[in-house]
Amino acid sequence: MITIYDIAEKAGVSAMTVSRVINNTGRISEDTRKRVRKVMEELNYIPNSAARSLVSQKTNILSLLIADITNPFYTTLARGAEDAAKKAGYRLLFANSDENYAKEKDYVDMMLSTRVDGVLFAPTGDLSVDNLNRLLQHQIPLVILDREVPGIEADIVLGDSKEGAKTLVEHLVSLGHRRIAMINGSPDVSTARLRYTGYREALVLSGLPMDDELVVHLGFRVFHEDAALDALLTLKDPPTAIFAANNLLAVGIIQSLRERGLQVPEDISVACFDDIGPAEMINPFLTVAAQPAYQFGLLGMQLLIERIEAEAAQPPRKIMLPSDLIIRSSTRELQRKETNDGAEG
Amino acid sequence: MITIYDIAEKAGVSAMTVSRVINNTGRISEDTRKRVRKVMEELNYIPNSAARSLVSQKTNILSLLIADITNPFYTTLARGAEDAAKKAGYRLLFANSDENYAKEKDYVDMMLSTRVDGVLFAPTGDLSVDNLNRLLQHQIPLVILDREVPGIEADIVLGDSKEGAKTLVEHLVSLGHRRIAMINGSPDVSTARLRYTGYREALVLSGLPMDDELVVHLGFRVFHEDAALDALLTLKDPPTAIFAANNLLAVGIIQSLRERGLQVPEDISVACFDDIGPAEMINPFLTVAAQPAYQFGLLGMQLLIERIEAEAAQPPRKIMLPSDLIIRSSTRELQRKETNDGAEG
DNA sequence: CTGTTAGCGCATTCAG
DNA sequence: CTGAATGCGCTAACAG
Repeated sequence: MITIYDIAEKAGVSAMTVSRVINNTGRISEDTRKRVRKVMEELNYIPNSAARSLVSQKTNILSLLIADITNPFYTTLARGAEDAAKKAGYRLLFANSDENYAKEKDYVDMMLSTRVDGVLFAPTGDLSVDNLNRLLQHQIPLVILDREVPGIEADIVLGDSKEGAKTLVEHLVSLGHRRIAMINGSPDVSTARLRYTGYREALVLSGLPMDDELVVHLGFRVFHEDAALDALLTLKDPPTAIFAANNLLAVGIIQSLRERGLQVPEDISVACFDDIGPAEMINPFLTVAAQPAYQFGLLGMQLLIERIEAEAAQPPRKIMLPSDLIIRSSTRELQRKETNDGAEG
Repeated sequence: MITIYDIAEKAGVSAMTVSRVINNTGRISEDTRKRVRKVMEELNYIPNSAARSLVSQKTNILSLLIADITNPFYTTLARGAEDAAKKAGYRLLFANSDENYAKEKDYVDMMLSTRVDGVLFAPTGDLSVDNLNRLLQHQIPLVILDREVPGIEADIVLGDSKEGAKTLVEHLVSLGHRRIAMINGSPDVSTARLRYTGYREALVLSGLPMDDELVVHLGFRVFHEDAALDALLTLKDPPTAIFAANNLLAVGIIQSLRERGLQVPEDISVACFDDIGPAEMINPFLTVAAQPAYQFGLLGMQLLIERIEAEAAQPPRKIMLPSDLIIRSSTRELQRKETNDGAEG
């Protein structure tokens, strides 16, 4: 491996001079600077960042932990974070927890031993509190994304889950739906709780009754809980619309409905949070509350860098991003059924 | 920052003993081992990997460079790579070149200065040769993914682009299409060239003429070249089917067709390489040659790790993965047109 | 079983 | 404008 000493020797200067040329510090005569530069090129010198960070106590690496790399919401967010990091001259260490607490913990250990300068963290859920505290304990600058974690005080960028859910459910109500089911993520995730609250509020404001039978709590990953869906569909008074707490859930639900011979939206409407990626552009289908994923990453990274480079301590900041109701064809006006033996009175 | 010296002092041993406990090397009495472990926990010790790699000359970091983080092909590939890396105890540094040669170069510099133990590299195209040579020059173990780069000898995992394209075009021919256009990626990408070759072979084998007017070369990113599409559609004898060289191109093309009032597949059939992600599961639509993206990442990472850990030098290995023809509804049998003033005679 | 010495590659400090 | 000495945190090699 080529070191600054190799350069120094060949250029007839001291290692320190080479270091100064590399970092553009101190005053170096134009002549020696040129000479050193030339030797560096000849020898194909690459600075060793381990050695560098050992003395500088900085790595110039930031880490982004996302919860699901197969979810377009997070990959788009990742692009935003990457762009902001690159612009500020930081390297980005990606990590993917796969909505899995143990994996998340492993990655936190890695960030700690890598001594990253800061972390952009999309938590798995409330359980992430230990992992986050670990980071905080070691004074790693931290910005949280997407999901709030009770007990953690840090900068955060999140979507307005409650409002988004409310808008989506109100849309379903406006289409005439009265029996609206919600298939939610795990209750230990803040967005799941808030989306549930929004759902309830919309029902209350619309004068509709809450029926616990219509609410199912699962995870945020692709839906495989066919039993839950069966339970909903075999209710005495089954739902005519389903609100899914995120995009991947909606995809799984629609598939399962199809397998049961139910068409969306003819037989049942489906709406969800978050867009589903490029494919949506082919056959615009899913009615969604779309979140500005790229902005999540971009703004989060900006907050993080500001915090790292800030002189004085600042109180935690919170950015709340609105979501956009995009009405497509997975929801439609409820058709009055002619069967239903006149119970309607 | 807590160091092994802090631990050593508090536990009443030497730093070396602490190091031995951490790495499970040498023989340590069960008693002192326990004592050291306890102090480590109390002090919340985290090893400094910069210091560690400075002496060991290993970072335990592998890097994965993908060409487009918004393309489901690459994100699925990333999961495969991540799983294999984690299993072998390596950390993974993701990077995303965005199909951009300059960004790719920046990331290569970063990998070099980070002294990563190996690189999984999905090249931008033939231009990547300089970046790859840079890595090779510094003796970084390397596995290439998806796209071959002339002049580079290294392990590689790729799809069978020629066969995949051939199968796709033969499918179109079997549906009665005779005027089949190809919208291709840039000709300086090996997969684009091979898919073109497959396209030609299928036409020749089917006894159809090659018509250069039907072939357009663009980039692999989302399609914005409406002029190219217009040129195709205004030909005297326009295509009845389009073969797109990848998924994102197909999405853009279908959108553009829609804007022009053309329906897929009613007015024109479209088929492409690579699946389009979870959304496809909702409304199975695109007929594709699907590649086993997860396997690309998994096998590539396995090759890389084998090469890193191998004692002796091995000749470059090449894994070619077949693609799967999945017929969905974006292609359909050609309907005989009743117009066309009898020129067919 | 445990400790001492030395050095990985670099930048900070202090002298010139 | 340039150089020498020193230490960042850790482990390999050698002593004991």
